[in-house]
Amino acid sequence: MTRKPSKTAVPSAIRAGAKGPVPARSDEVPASNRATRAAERRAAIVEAAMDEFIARGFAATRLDDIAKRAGVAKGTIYLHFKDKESMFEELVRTVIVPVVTRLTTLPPPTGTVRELVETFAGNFLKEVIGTRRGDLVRLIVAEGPRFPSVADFYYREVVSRGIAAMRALIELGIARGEIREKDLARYPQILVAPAMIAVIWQSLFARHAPLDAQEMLRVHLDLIFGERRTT
Amino acid sequence: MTRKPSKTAVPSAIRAGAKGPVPARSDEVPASNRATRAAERRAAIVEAAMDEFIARGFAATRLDDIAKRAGVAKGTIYLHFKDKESMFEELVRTVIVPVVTRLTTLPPPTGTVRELVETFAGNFLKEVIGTRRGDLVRLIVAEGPRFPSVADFYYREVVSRGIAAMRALIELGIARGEIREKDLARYPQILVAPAMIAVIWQSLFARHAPLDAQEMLRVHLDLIFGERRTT
DNA sequence: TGACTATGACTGACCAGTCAGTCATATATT
DNA sequence: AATATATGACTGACTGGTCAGTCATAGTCA
Repeated sequence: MTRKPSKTAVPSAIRAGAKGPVPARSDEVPASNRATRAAERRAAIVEAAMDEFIARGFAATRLDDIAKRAGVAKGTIYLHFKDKESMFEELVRTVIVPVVTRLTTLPPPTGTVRELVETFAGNFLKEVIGTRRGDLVRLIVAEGPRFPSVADFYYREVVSRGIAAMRALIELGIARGEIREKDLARYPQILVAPAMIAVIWQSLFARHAPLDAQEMLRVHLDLIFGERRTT
Repeated sequence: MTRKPSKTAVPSAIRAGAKGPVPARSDEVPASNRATRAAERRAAIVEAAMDEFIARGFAATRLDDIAKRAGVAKGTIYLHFKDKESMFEELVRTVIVPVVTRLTTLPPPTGTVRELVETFAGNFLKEVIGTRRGDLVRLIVAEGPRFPSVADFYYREVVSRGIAAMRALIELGIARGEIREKDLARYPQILVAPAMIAVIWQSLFARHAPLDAQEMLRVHLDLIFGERRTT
């Protein structure tokens, strides 16, 4: 059957002579070729989807809103993603991977263990705490139970690696005599716990009581490495 | 006594909070009087709603399912709650309050500060970590941003009180010389961070890697109070 | 009996996912 | 180079299903 144009009014799509075919997008970039345009669109969708999912959660997010925000028609989303669920899953992967890569790109192993940990904490502070990526972490905590594949992915790619890296640092610290508490190596979670709390705090309670995450992390490191003799 | 039907149910006769040990054995009952029956129904709805909300999140939870699980008709829910949102909000209050009350009922201030903190941690471990209440905390983290009133309530009734209580303990510990890190009093979050992480871990990653929360908390306290032989 | 409480069929809004049709761009032909 | 044809990215009206909230009716207790 033909897509009957509509019984009344002129078919919107046939505005003869209309020039701007896609006026929605804010930045009018005349993408060179198709492949590039497609990649840009996909990126725009991911971007928009992240904002919407963070703001409303998975179930309450409307694909219409994502499409609108991305400056794309709803159908276009389905050219890039199978459905809402797999869009969410791919989104998490797409956003998380680069962050992990960047954070695990350790600096040259020079200096004390404390300095290594401080560098890591500094990066985490800058890249995650209080940023949209931090909100994404909160989102994963929120939706994880309903998306086993996301939880699995997150555990495998982020948590287990992070724990292993922290454990290695702790063991190095113990070996060098910088850390006294030997059992800490059994629970690297303790090392990162305040950082995670900071992420959640910024999302939920920043408006009630601002938290100086940097200073809190410093105090925590003092607790683990012993008071610091300032720089 | 005139039961004010008003628009929203009055949270008065809600003694049957969680597991009512009082009601006679078995179930299905002698339903003495109307007020009692009403309270029981309300409790059943709250119970069912908590399970559903924890399992599916706010938006994805169907009132039909809550009604079915609670053994009542959907319309009955509306005799007790104005709508889905206020049901969620009241649910959080109803469930959280008793827990906070129980946890803040401190033991006699005898013994060391470490013992006080250990008692608190032990209660928290038993009452929250790995239980449905822990899942509720995760749920609040998840839905908080979309329910400012819930986040406000939680901050006011739980977080700020908990932080204040922890700060008092830390200051006492510092005064008595049990805690060396003086700056800790500025960030009581550090004291509870591992406990919160344990809550989240049990919800999300217990399947991948079981976590001995009790032992982790012990190590953390060793870190704060200094080594100490355990039982 | 009369007031109060419970029920569940029903309604209307809402939304994920579809697909016939369009048109800018790429490729083939002259 | 200019023109013709092919491709597939893109659109958005539409469908089918879902679900929060309602209310006429039935049931229960005092």
